[in-house]
Amino acid sequence: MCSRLLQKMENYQGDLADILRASGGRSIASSNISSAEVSVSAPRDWQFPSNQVGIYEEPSLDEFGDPFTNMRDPLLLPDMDHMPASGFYDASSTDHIITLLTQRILDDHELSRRPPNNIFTRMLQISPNAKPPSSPRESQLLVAASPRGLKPPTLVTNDMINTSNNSKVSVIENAPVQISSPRNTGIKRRKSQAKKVVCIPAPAPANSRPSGEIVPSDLWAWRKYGQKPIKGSPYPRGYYRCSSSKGCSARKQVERSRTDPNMLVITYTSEHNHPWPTQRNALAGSTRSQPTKSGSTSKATNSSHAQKATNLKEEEKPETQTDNASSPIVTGSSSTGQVVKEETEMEMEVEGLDKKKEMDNLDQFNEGFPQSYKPGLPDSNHSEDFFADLSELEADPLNLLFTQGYSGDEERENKNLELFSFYDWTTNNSSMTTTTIMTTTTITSSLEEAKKGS
DNA sequence: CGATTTTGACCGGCGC
DNA sequence: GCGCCGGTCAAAATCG
Repeated sequence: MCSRLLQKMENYQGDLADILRASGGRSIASSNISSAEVSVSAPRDWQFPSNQVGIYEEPSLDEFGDPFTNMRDPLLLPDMDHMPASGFYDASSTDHIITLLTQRILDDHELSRRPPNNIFTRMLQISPNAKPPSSPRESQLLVAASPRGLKPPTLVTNDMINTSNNSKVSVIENAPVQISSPRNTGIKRRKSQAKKVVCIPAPAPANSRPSGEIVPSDLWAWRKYGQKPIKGSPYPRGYYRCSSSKGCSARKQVERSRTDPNMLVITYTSEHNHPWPTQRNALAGSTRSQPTKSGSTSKATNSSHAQKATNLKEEEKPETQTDNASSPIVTGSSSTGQVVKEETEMEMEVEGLDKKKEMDNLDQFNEGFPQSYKPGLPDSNHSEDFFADLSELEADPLNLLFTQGYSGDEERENKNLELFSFYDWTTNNSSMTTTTIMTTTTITSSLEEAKKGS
């Protein structure tokens, strides 16, 4: 698997090198936008969706075939030209992401005037198959640039989650996973296991409850089962498990970066043992509206945004109710009911896939993302729905997104967020190409490092 | 009623 | 061996 990836990336390296040469030092030289500026230009409450999403997938020793490959992620869409631009993308396949990203980079470079078509241009897959760095130097993997400008590469160290001070730097940590197991299983905790660390810009903590996070949707249905204060961090860590399937052992942890509250660090462990949920499944038991338990913890600190403050409760259950509602794909469809049906049909498709078929699809996917390949959730119809939804949203003044004038309606708010994402993505298009190139630099370097080590 | 979140307790890994 | 720390459990509360 590793060699396969490396070989794959090797094929790209020549082109990437050309790209890098072509871009010259411009990327770095033009990095005059600070994260503070970015913050100002974006809605205070919502700097997400991110322009950079860093993903680090720590290989497990024995299963590196990519433990997440088995379950194709709903957000891992081959139909990149129709990918919604908001939200968080849980890469389910290392190869997929690398391939997608690389291909995308190449495409964007060639068609530099063409807007990047999806969030993948902002998503980073960090040295997925590289062995864990044996030194801090080796662990300097990831670079992400400011969305509205380009920053010089920022080195990411092992402790980057805690030390990152650049709000627009995706943070990757290569630390042993502490995977917990039910007490009666006898399985050792903290055993090293495949994980993914995803870093995304997070809502400004000033307006967020310290105990929770607004986490972008990844389409999986998550149920929070714990929250712990983490030593050395002012922010607690939330523990979520997949609620789509009872036997699913997939878990994730959500916490803010200690030094950069604008960054959310999401760590995925274990893997889903089921197809990703359809909206219906994902919403099962999640009909509870956004928490209005304002009495307990959520306080409407801003009277003019009382509802918003109430919705801050969402931060505490980011991946369940909120998730699916905030998912660009699902949300865009949720109002129609028509798409729910489509998703159900697709669920059947996905469930019908056996392993072999999935692998075939994987290969097919890596070959060039044929339109016919619809990994379960969103197909072109969904994409149309998404854009149709955007059209719908056009009725909403754009400036709504850049003020704090969220409507009290949750769905509306989510749509606004999506639209913001779309807008953000669009307006930052020009810099994104370079950004991705910079990102690729790092990836390439990382792969070289990996090759040396292997 | 069934699903979620909350939160203190419990447990085990790990460092000293 | 001990204590710290992180991850999970599970009862209670909450919600639609």
